[in-house]
Amino acid sequence: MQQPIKLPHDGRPTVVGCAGRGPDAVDGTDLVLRRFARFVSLTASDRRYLTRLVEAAAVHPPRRTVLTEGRPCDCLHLLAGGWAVEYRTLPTGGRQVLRIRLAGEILGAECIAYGAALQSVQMLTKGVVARIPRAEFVALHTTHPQLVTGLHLMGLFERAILQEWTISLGRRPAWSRVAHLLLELDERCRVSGLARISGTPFPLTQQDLADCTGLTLTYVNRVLTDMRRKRMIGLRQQELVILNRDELARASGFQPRYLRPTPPLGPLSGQDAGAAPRPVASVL
Amino acid sequence: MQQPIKLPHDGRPTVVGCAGRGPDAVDGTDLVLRRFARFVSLTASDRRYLTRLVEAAAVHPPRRTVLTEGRPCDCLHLLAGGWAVEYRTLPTGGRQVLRIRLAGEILGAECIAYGAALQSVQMLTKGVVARIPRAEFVALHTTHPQLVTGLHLMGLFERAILQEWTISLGRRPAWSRVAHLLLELDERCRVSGLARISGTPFPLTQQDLADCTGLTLTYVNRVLTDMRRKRMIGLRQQELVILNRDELARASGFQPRYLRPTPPLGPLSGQDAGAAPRPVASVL
DNA sequence: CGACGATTTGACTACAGTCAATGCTTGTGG
DNA sequence: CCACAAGCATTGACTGTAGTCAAATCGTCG
Repeated sequence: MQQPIKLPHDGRPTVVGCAGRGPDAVDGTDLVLRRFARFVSLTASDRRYLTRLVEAAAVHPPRRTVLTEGRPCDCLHLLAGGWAVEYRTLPTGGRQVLRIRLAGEILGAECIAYGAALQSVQMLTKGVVARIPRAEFVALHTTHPQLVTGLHLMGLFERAILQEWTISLGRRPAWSRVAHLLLELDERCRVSGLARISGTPFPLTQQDLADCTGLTLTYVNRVLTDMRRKRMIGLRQQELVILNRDELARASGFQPRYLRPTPPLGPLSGQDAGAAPRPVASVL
Repeated sequence: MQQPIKLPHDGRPTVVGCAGRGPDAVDGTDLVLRRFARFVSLTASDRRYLTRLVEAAAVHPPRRTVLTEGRPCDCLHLLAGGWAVEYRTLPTGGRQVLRIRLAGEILGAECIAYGAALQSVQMLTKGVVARIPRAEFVALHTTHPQLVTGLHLMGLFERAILQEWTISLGRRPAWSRVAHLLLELDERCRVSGLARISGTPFPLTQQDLADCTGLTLTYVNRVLTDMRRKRMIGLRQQELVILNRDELARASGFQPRYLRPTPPLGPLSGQDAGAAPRPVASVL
């Protein structure tokens, strides 16, 4: 029931070029632009840059490993389409997923500060990944300062999500952890425009969920079964439906505040410094 | 055995002015400059700015709450001296510490993206906190771009630490969690120049440790007792000594890589963009 | 000295893990 | 078109790590 397309779990990108434009593929460029626009207002030049970037991106099949922990890496990676997970493998064999990545997000951002990936990145679905070499990133500071500011703010946003996971793992019981994660993913998909009327796409297996929540596959299954029996969620095939949002939120302490950076995030860099009254970020 | 100075747990800063210069206080300015210099090379102007900032900082007593989760906040806070914790309180009464803050680090960085604090910040020791209003932060993009880049890279660094905590909470057993945390704090203190010959300052109570590791006070005590009996650590009063680093690291999977961003972090902003061969960051 | 906070210890409990077997989908190849 | 293989999901029985509750002790400060 997991991956519709079965392909070898690793190797080089299969296609390079104008990517992610299959019949049912969401337009990667659009998702990327929208995400940046949530944090900063983009100039026409910024949009052009991002568009070209995505056009040169590579397509990866499901379960493909995009980055490997510890391996030197001098690039930023931009996920232009599809879902991915960032995770760390432990010597004991366990695996801790650190975040779920949606289209428009940066993969392995820490490469800029460490020159290497601190964790691995794996595609959950077929997806599109663009690369920004470090030198190009450095150049962006002068050529597209707004994009750099956007990356900075996106970093703060993602840290808030990671932080919420930390709280879950540290102080919430199993049922709440799962509920919290489901609500978070649902909310993020809605905000990103990935949700459909029928529900939210959900390409994670129960093992993936276990690796996110620090639980075991067995126990995640018991929790999900319980949630279904209580008519809290519908989760079948690759789609999630939240049936009783209020009760799930109450029981898990979910407060979507951290998923909503204050909308009017004005330009933070360049000439707007100082007195400007923080214009609302245009949503394209 | 906790705090040498007993003071009310909240209220306004007691002193404002040239702060943190008590007989046994480490020079706050120096710590701040050294931390930034780990990530970017500072200009004389950058150093002057930071120096002035710290001179105008406020002194807080131990256990003072500096920031409160959910409360609107339009400032960056720079911890110029002392120790602090960032944490979240749960409806169930529990508390999850998200990070330990050492001198030179930013408190509540997410305020820039959210306009409010997502978690509380409390002093562990007496300490010095400077404030950078949002407008001033925006201005920094033009006046001191290197400092902004420094903040960006420090953000990536801190995310790596948070990530490591997440891994601990999700997939490491109690003993390893505690060991990993102790090694991390020891390492960070060494790198920051806070460690003494006799050992590392350690102002956390066992309850604090429990709130960091997602354990209970009782269990943390059992783990610490066990570590002492096995001659792995010495932990008394306010000082930690690692007696068997290798064994602790092996058992907890501690790899200090994430605490060591690649040293030659050249200027990332401004005119250096592109081909420059990444000069080594001068350590002042 | 007395009080408060921090630490230590013990007895008992329970949430989640482990191990193992079975059932269900889905896609592929005969 | 059907059967089989592979991966994923489900269920049960038992275990163990860490939590809970409670009391005693220690240390420091006032």
